[in-house]
Amino acid sequence: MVTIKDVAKAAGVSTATVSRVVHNGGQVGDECRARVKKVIEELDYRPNVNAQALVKRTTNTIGLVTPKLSMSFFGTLASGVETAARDNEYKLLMSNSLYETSTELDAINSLREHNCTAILLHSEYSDEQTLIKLTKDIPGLVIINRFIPQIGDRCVWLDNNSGGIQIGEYLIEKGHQEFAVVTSIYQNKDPELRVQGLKTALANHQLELDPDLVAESTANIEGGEIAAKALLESGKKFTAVVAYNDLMAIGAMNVLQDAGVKVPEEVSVIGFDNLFVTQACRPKLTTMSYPVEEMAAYATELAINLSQNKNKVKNRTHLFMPYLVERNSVAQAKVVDQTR
Amino acid sequence: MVTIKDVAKAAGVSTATVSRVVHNGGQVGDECRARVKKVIEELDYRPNVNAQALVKRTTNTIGLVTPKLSMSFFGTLASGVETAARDNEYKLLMSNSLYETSTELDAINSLREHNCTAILLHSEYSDEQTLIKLTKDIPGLVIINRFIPQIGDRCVWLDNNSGGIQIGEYLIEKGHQEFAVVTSIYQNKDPELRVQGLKTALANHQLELDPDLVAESTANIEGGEIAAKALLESGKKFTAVVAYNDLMAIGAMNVLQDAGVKVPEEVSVIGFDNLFVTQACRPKLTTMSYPVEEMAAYATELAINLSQNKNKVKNRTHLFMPYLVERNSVAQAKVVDQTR
DNA sequence: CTGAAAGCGCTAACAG
DNA sequence: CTGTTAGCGCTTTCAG
Repeated sequence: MVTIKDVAKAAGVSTATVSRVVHNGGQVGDECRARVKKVIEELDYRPNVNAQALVKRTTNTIGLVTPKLSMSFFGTLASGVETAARDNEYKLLMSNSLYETSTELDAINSLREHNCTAILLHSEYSDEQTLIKLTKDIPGLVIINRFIPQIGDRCVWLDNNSGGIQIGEYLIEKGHQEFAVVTSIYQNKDPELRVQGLKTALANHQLELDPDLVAESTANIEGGEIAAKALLESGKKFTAVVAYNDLMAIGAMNVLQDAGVKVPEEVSVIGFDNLFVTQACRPKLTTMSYPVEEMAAYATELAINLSQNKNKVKNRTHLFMPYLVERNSVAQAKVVDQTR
Repeated sequence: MVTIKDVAKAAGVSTATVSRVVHNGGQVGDECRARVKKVIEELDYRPNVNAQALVKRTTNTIGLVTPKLSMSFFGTLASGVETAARDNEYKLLMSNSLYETSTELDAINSLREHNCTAILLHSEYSDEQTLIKLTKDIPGLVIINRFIPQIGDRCVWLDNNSGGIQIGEYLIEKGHQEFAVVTSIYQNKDPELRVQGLKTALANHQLELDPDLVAESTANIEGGEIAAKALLESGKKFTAVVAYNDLMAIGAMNVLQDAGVKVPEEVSVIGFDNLFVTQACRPKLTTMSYPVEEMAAYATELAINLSQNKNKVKNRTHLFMPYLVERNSVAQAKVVDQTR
């Protein structure tokens, strides 16, 4: 391994000078700088990051703590972070938290041991107080996909309520009046926010959500199937089902189609997240897009700036909007008797 | 930040002693060790990893270089690596290579600057010579999902040929005799190996693959659609389509179903990889499972052992087998007139 | 069994 | 404009 000393010796200068030219910094004579640069090239010298970290007490490394990398959503998130990190000459250090508070905290500690000062955390289970305390301790910590008012300037999140409203408006515009909902319970607050948004949109059009047509289950394909079965068993009529997320929507479509109801001709289905699977199911799923990559990139730069103490604006929030992606699972509602 | 000195002072010992108890190493008096441990607890002392790396010239960090984390396959791979890494008290450092040789090499260099000595590389485009040279330079480098004979002991890979054979045998057993193939060109050697395996199986049963029923395109859903269209246009009859991977299989199913042919009743479709999407499409896809997580975990430990110079066995290869996962896209072939 | 001391590779005053 | 020097936090001989 070639060190700064080797370069210094070969170039006939001191290590300080080498350090200066490496960082394009300070005052170095042109002739001298050129010479050193040449030697660096020749020797293929690369500064030892650990040594730098030791003296600077920080690294060009961003840590990401996420429940499970193998889930499409988090993979995409991580990918966005990595890209933004690379653009800023940062590396990405990853930890799965497996949905556990303790693992989450361990991961963060471990990141800190690595002098990693910019950290992105997707936390669903840790309580707010824990997170608030954490942000106080770690200036470069950014919470992703969750909003905690007291530390609003450290949260990068999505307007789930708006997503719900957009879905409602869109479906109403398509002529739907009888809605069913397939939602989740055990998660964070996202499900209820989305349903709330939907209700708001309905209310704006003098429509209501029938409580019997709200089915809850787990936030995956099976959950969607279970919930949709409950919907069918209720015997009530509906022309559109709004799912908490894409996976539940797909489960719902399965059950509907297995029961012989045509999607979208008879019943429309709409998802949320715009995961890759929405392009693999039949029909392709109309959904609200969760701009994960964009949010990831934004959060990355925010965390980097915060960790370097150079973020300009203070006290501002970082809220992103979901947007509609039309595919084939929503159709115009059958015209119902409008003459009463 | 509490350092080893703080602990030493508080415990009334030297830093050397603290270091010894931290590593459970060497000879330290029981009483003394207990005292130091207590102080470590109280002060919540955590060794600075960068300082350790500096003196040890290595880190408990495994680097993973992968084309694109947002793709399901690589997310799962990364997740497997992270889990195995954590079990070994290693951290995971990630880089997307974006399918480019130069980015790939940059990533590896960057990893080395971080004193990261255990590295996992999924490389599709770099040529063999480059990789061979790399493995010579980096003892802890393991190539994943590719086999290069000269460095066979450094490759963790899948028997694609066997996968093809298994598919062939399975389909033949199901009564299929007329096969179509939807495969890819631009990738690595995997596609041709899988097709070769299929051909072998067919040959074992005095069957042949009609070259007109082999369609090539890109290895994604659209590619599968394009290729399947070509198949349909050939006008030739087939009862099973074997796809290079799950995505192409899904594309093929789309086209088939849009053309009014029932899957699997009229035509069976089989994929490869067992990605999550296989559970989201209709019908759910029968496929060969690529045991990525298992391979990732294995490769991780291999890389760690190699980097620590403590892998026991030499000159052995690390070959994994795919296995069949039955779902709903393959059916018994319609009985054809066997009486000639 | 424990401490002193050197040094890993680099940066950042401080001199000159 | 450039060199000297003192560490960053930790490990590891080498003495004792």
